[in-house]
Amino acid sequence: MTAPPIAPARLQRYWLMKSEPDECSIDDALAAPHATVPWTGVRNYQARNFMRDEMQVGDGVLFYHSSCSEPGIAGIARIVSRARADPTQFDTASPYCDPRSPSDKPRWLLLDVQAVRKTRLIGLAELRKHPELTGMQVLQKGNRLSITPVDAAHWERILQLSVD
DNA sequence: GCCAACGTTGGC
DNA sequence: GCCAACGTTGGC
Repeated sequence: MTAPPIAPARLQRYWLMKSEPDECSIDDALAAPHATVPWTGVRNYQARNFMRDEMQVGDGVLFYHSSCSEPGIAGIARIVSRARADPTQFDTASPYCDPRSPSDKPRWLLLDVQAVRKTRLIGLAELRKHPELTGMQVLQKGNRLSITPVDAAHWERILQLSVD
């Protein structure tokens, strides 16, 4: 008797997500209920499409601090929900309000991100010192995307670096 | 605060 | 669809 076919599990994927620590640092995320924060404020279609089409519960996240004195990877997190409408797009008091987003067809999405642990700060200069990481999107010139896919090899290497 | 790089907008 | 103007990002 052969075992019934089992749908192959989707490969876990990995992402780098930028957050301004003034708005939500890794410490803020760890201090939130269930260490989970709704990833509000993404207003770029490519990043939105990653959330909508590619990111799944269980995916790994490099929590990156941007636009701050020490930009770099600050923690590890995971995706804990599918994408849904970002309510801040309809909040006229929010800096993320988008009056052109139709309420019956929300333009902007978010998903929930659960902080797993803080790491030592792995800064940009350090990341660039490792030739095996030079392909990372966050290290490319002119990179601005707030969510970028991360290769499994890069993920593993950064986990190693984080405990050095 | 500077400025390079990039995304978006909107006239044509 | 082109592309100039403008706004934003984000490291430095």
